[in-house]
Amino acid sequence: MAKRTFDHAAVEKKWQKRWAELQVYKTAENRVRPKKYVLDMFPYPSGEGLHVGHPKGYIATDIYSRYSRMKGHEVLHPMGWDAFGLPAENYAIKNKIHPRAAVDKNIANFKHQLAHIGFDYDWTREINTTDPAFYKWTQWIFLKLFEHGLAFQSNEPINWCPSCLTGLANEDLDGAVCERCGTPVEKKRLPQWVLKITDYADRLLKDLDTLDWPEHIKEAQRNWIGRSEGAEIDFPISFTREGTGKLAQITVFTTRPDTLFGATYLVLAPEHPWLVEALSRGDVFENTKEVAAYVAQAAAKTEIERSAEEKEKTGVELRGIRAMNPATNEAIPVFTADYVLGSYGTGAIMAVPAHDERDFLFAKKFELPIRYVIDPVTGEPQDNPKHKEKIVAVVEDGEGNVLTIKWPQELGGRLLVGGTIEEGEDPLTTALREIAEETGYTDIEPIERAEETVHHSYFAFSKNQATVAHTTLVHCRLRSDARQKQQLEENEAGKFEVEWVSVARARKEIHDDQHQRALSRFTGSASYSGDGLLARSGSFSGKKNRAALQEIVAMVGGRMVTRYKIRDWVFSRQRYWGEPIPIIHCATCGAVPVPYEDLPVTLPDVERYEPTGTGESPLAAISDWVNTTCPKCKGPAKRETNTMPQWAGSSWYYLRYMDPHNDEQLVSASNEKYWGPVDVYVGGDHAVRHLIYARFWHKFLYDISVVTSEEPFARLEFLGFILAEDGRKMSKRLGNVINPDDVVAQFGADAFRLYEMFMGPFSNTTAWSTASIAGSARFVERVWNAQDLVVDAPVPALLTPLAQTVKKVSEDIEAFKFNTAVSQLMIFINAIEEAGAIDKSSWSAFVRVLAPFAPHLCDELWSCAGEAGSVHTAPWPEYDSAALVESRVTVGVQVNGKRRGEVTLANDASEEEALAAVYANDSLNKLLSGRTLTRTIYVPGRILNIVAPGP
RNA sequence: GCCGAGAUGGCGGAAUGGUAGACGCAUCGGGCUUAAAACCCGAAGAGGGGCUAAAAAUCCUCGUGUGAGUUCGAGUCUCACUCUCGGCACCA
Repeated sequence: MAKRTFDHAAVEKKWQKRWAELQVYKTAENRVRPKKYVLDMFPYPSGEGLHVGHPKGYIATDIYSRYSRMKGHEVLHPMGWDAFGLPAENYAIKNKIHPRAAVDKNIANFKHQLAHIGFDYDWTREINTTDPAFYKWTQWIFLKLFEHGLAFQSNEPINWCPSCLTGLANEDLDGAVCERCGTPVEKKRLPQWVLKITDYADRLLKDLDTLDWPEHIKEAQRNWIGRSEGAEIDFPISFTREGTGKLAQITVFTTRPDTLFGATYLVLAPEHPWLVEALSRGDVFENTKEVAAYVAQAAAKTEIERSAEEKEKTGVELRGIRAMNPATNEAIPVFTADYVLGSYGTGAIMAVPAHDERDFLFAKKFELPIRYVIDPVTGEPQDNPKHKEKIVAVVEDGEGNVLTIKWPQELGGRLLVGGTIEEGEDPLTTALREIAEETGYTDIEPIERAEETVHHSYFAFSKNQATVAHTTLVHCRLRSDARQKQQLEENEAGKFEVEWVSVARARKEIHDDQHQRALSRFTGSASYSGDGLLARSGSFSGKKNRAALQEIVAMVGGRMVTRYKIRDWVFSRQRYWGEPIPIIHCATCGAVPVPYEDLPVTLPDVERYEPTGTGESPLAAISDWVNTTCPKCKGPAKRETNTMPQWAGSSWYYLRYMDPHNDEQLVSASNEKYWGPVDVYVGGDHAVRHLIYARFWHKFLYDISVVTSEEPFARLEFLGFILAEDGRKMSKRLGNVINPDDVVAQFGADAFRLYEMFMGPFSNTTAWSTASIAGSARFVERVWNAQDLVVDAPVPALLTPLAQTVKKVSEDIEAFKFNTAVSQLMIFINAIEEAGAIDKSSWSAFVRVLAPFAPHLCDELWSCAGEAGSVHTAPWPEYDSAALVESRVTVGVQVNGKRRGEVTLANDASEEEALAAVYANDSLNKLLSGRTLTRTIYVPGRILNIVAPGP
């Protein structure tokens, strides 16, 4: 039979034209059908154009939306452009054209590239964030935020990128460098517009639980919001030189108020307002100069410098003042140190070196007292335990080794020296005695005895006794290696070995957590951040630390508070290419919002749109735009010249697609009610920034009744990137970019689509493989040729495969498991070829389930089969669930859990029939002869396991 | 350091606790061809025994990052560990 070759270029052209003519993908508004809003994260139209990684998500939403349409949904599947922001502006500056022209050109290019792939977008709903008709509503939202007190002016220091010459939000940083250009950011005091996203922190966190999103994205958002519960506690301040009411106390934030009795000093961030105030008075401190110098030095450092100095703590004591620990009434010193951040909590901490690693390091360096107020509790809690007083001794040899005893595994493996304190014995004496008895060493010098006691619960199997050991940790040093010979010989003949091992090895090989604690207490980090029983804590001593936490706060008049890491959204950019912030500054009225009826405030043309670097936007130079009249008093006034960040438009664009041409409203109530929220949102990256900003704005719009759902994106599917064939990121610089235009020209749009979906799980990052795409092209050819096998008569062999295919493809599309859907379609074409024929109705069903993946091919096949209209508006096929299972099935046979053969049975065969078939099988029969069947496990259609001990 | 996700042939990957490696790529053998490409048919986890002129069928052992455990049966469940990727990180 002559093979026909699928002329993909001609077919693509034909159907793309026809779809447009017939308006196959026009979103209808009749609303009798259930809706499905399927959305891609809209692209930033860069000058580089699309590479093959970009369309992956678009193909997925295209398949999903085509499937939904065939399933009878009204589908909204739009596309648009996120075109404000630095990349477009920088591109324009570099190429010496206006950003507007650059954006228009890039959009045209993107659209042209997308058109080749055959997407079902309704282009009548296209949006563009730089279109004044669009950004009118971005400005409208800003005014609403302003009206509700959520947009305010601030003069706090912000992150400033000295290369991009603009202020940045916290979300725009990658660690402590500008996310765009990698330049370390500086702190700069600039008048800024800030959005109060922190007011929504709690809801942004809580409502994550309601979302059908990938766990890692929810987790990233939780990390970013960073909720922590703690307390604010006031520490009164006393002065040796001068004090005033304003400086009478310092409030700290701590998540561990339970350790208050162990707070031995306070630390203020160098930028703490109390400190600024005190310094301004000049004579509060005895060492004003020194303090001022430290503060100045900290202010000059970039974030990187401040944290890159790793671990090594710096700081200065504020001499001349003392704080009073409100729990102990002790006067304690106050420091300023840059390990405390001004922007978190209250900018001041109480330092508890015994129970906080950072405070410990600082206390060691400045020789401050360390007071242990929590006795660690370790081991498994026991019923009715017997109490014992014990010691655990860390013996060092001065060369980095510790003395250990290697017991048999069942007695705990490697341990330190330990033992029971005898009646009236001093723990140090016990330690020396036990060391001598167990290891033979006698010339041991005790160094330190830990102030705290470890309470360790365990079950002593040797004595069959539940036990709690109240253990004193002892630190000793080997003076000389003199040993009692006799003792040594006795023990080494016994059941354990005495060994000196390095601290690192001991840490690895000692598994008992009490002994671990002893080891780290004297050789590692001595601070203990775990839970236990309060000690040296007045009347709270002996209580569980967590249980007493609130009482301690109450006793000292503190407040339980919740704090968040997330910062308010710095919303001003000193750049040209963004939405003008619709505010007018009037000398008499202050910041006055532009009246709603005057929106949009359009971006004027400028001579130079390069950033000025002065902290002013290029707009400031256009005097006839800047100078205006105050809407309130009609006096002379100036426009705000900062623009909005790139993320403004994308924070609400998904709403505009629902009603893109509405001049009166951002979105009509009825359209929003019908289409919202987005059912499936697809994209990669942006785990925090875009998604948290959009959720914030959406919640605000919900609060002012513009939208009716609390969350914008009900379900999110994360897109895994496509790497270049060499496994690296695709980039122009590396010269490994693959252009979809070329792939489509060579293999066809349908093969391209199938390949991208078949590459692997949708959220996986996978390298492109030009060799592999040939497989998808072969599949397209085979489907094209299979139409020659269509016959009138039924083909029974295909009944089951067809039912399985319709079922699996439907379920897989809904679950975004496109790779296995494509695999099932391949299995079916294999079945057609094996059967050598396919009946008309099965063919029709197959063409329809393949249509979302290969829309051009399938519309051509559809019309070749004599069907009217487009396959994409045909109903999705049903399947016969009775046909899902083959009538005869192959069942694996296991003997004692190991696969030994298989038998073919009717799908509803009984266990007896199955066993009979096993005995009818020669080799299985032989294997089982002489054995007694003790048990059989039969899972019909799956497995028959025969438990039969050997002969 | 804390949190999250993951680890399966040469490669991408499949597998409601039930025949591991579906489907595809690459590979090898054969066909078609003057030849090559394309296309078609077939083989294939690793190792071994075995049969043989040489193979095949058949048989055994091992095999889903490592080690234990639960189970008639574990890629899948539990515990411990290693590594990879991602998020946060001096956040008190």
